[in-house]
Amino acid sequence: MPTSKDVAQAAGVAQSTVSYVLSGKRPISEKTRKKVEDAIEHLTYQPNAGARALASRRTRVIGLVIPFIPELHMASIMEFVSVIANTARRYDHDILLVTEDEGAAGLQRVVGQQICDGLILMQVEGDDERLPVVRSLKVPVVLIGIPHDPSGLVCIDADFEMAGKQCVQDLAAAGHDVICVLDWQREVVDRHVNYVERFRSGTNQAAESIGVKMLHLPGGTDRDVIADSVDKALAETTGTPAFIAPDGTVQDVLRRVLSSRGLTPGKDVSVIGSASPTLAELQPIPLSTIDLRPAEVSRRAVKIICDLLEADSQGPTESLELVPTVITHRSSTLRPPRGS
Amino acid sequence: MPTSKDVAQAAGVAQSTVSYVLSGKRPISEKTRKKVEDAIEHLTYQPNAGARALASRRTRVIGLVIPFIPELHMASIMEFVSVIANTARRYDHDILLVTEDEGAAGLQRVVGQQICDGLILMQVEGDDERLPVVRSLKVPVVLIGIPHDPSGLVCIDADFEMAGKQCVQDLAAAGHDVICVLDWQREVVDRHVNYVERFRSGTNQAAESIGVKMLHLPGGTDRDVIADSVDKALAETTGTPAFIAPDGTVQDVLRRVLSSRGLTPGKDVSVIGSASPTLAELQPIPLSTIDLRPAEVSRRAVKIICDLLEADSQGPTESLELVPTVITHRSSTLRPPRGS
DNA sequence: TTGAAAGCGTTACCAC
DNA sequence: GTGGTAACGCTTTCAA
Repeated sequence: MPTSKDVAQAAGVAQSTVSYVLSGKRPISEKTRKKVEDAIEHLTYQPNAGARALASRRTRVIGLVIPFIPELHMASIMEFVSVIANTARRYDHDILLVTEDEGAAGLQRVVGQQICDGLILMQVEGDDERLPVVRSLKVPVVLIGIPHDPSGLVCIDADFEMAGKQCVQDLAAAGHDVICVLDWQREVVDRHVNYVERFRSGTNQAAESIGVKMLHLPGGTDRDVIADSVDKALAETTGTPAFIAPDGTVQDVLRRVLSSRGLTPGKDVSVIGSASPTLAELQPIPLSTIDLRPAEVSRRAVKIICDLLEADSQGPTESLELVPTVITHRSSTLRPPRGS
Repeated sequence: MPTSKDVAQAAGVAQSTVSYVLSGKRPISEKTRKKVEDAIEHLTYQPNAGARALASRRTRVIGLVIPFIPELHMASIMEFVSVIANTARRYDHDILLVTEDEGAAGLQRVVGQQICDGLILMQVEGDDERLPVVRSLKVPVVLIGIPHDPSGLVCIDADFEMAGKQCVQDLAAAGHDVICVLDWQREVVDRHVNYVERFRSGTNQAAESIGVKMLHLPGGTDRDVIADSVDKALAETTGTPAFIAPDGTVQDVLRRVLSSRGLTPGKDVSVIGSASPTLAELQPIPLSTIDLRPAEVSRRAVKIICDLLEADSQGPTESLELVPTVITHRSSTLRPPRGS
């Protein structure tokens, strides 16, 4: 493997000149620049990352802590991961995977060994055990998810409160006066992820201001539980029933149960679920969808951390960003308002 | 951040001794070892990865090239990623994400800059454009997926031929004499991933030796296409119809179509699909499932590459490993054989 | 069993 | 505008 020394020799310049050509941190005459660039091309030189990291004290690597919770819609986690990796490349950074199994010790490890310059944590819980460690780290960390106490932390997430409002408003506008929300799975709720609560608060605020009735029923992936919830909802509804299923996994089960009750979404019943890349394509039915915008959240998370890295931020930063959600109308053929 | 020099000073030994205590490449007296370990603990010393990589010419990082194809069941990709990352840690390695967007150039980049010591490529196509580059790389590469010409390459994948056989045998044993396979999605087939062909070959071999009729019909996520395929299959079947849907995504659609035809899997119709972590939990119905064992494939891929790294393999290695698949009987209550 | 010192391939400061 | 050179923090050879 050729080194910058080889390049310098081939181009007949000093090694430092090669470095400056590459980094652009010093004006270089057109003539020498050309010589160096030719030599680089000719030798197919690529700078050694380790040496660079050692000398510059920057790895240009960001650690991404991924969750592994079977109950968490894996497809959507993968979308985060994928978008984060791609966006990082745009900022000339790479992504190192850190699995949640390693816990807080994993964070200390990758930061301590200076394998990466900063961290992104996915699926941060309301009272995440890693937060004390995160606060103590001397590198930028961006959390996806809002903990109960976000002080001293940089957080970003979809605006679940807005999402809840939008869902209720959409259904109310379509004429429903009883709206049923199927909760997230037990496993998710038990983790005290904040968004469950934020979503619920959004739905309830909207329901109150509009004057429709909200029904919060148990969700989960257990078909019987969902069936039970559906039946309860049907019993409480006189007009066309309406369901909100923000959890992608719950949504799957709900569809099946409705279908087993002979109910066709978009016709006999309204359903709003969160858009999931795979399932969106499977929807043969004209429905609204709440888009929680995982891609946008991912992109912004990367931007934030890269900005912090650029700024060489040392002191404790603090910020909280909520990404607006949107209702996607796949079709406008929900039931017309009652009485019309 | 403390360095090994600091540790040496604190312990009253040479810097090299600290290094040897850590690496174990040299016998150390119990006494000095203790001194050094105490100093490490006390200073919370962690070796600098860049410096280590520079000096040892090993990063202990493995590049993982992930696909991003919306049509590819993202949940199962995530399972690969997650298991690979965890297994790598067992071998004291980390995983760096390389997105497929970067193409062959991405491979050259991470290897050329010596960001990682080796690569794992997921979802390798039959005639993958990256293969020439892979062959030219001077680091170990493990492919998940079997290209048409695996010469000079190290490949591993689930044994799709065995999977095909097992599905047909299972259904034939349950008394079906017409068995319908819903192909993978167009997008997958068009990529000429080898496993489509291998699976088909397995089903056909088994069908021939047992003497049942095979029907290969178009798959995909288009509900109409699946509905069409289902109807064709029903028309060709006198007894209980039987479907094989190896593609997780296709499987989702199939279930919906069958249900819309009033057919309950496990009762009026037999269905074998590939186990997907999420969907397995959603199956309320007693069915066989073909387990393509993504976790096992992932684990072995990591083991292979770590072994190669250990062996400091320079010369071109070549190997091809097929991981046995298994039929999981979630219940034995398929229809009894015809005539019983 | 241990120590000293020479790299490893960059970056960045100090001269010119 | 450019060159020389001292770090950066580790591993490993050579001596003792």
